[in-house]
Amino acid sequence: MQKVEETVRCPECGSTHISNDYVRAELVCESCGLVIDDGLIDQGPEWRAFDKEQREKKERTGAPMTYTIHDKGLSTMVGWGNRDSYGRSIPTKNRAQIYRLRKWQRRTRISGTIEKNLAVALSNLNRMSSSMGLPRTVRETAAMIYRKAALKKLTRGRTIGGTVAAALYSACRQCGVPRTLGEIANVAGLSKIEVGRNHRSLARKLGLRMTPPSPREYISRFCNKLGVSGDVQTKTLEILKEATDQELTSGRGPVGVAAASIYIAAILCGERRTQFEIAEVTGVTEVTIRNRYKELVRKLDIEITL
DNA sequence: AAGACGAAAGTGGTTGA
DNA sequence: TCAACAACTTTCGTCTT
Repeated sequence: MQKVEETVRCPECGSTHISNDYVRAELVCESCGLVIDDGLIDQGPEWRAFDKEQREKKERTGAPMTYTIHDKGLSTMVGWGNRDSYGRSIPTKNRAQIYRLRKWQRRTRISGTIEKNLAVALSNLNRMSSSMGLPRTVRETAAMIYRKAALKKLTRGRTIGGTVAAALYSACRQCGVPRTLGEIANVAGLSKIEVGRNHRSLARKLGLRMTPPSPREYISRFCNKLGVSGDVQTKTLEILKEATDQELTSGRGPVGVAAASIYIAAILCGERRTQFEIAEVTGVTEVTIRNRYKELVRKLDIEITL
């Protein structure tokens, strides 16, 4: 977390104490807890230069290398006009040479099945992640995972979309901004089960280290979607802390626990949401919310009046 | 009438013999 | 490899506010 420019004001309380959580792609007001911009797109690398010398140093790095273009954005393009870089037309005797260059470019740039596969996959990945407003770090991670999978030929016999979805799901978790299977499935046009299957097999074959996501990581996003105040968010985290301490969360689906905690916190703060509303946002059923929240209320001795 | 409740049956995944 | 098992979902009838 770091402070951003003083010009940003919370639309809710007018406070200028805004923190920018780059990792979760959210702007958070420290006074009232309002999440200002859930879909914040990444700020890119920190490339500000403070004097001429630094600028020269940094500019020499050229365009950023990225994993989200199938050739990592490093290839040189041979232009199509019959002009050189100064705008002069190229003499006829050199045209043949230029033509040969282009031909080889066509042949080498997208060559082999892996490259073709990657090209499709990465455009897919970009589409999905931008429609979910995911920060660049996540995209890059996902692209890297997919690249590894493709190199190990793990994409054979699977649909590209499925593997991309799995890579994206894994990347979100690795970057500490977990999305639910349902959310990924939604943008990928697949079922939760398919995404889950693909992800498991990918994780196993690539040996990805996966720690189960903590319910905490979902809270700010869900609260934001539900339009509840920062108080609720704070309260939810308290409940979660208690619950974790008493081992009420292990073996339970983290999303369900998160959902139930929010349900309780919202009631305690007088900002009641129905089980249905929470179920919609979190993607678990009302029944699960009920089971979890009954459990929490009982074990944590919380008084609830509906 | 909306929301909460809980029983019952079904799903896909994990575990351990 | 298979059966038992836990967590979660779906469905649906009932109770509460």
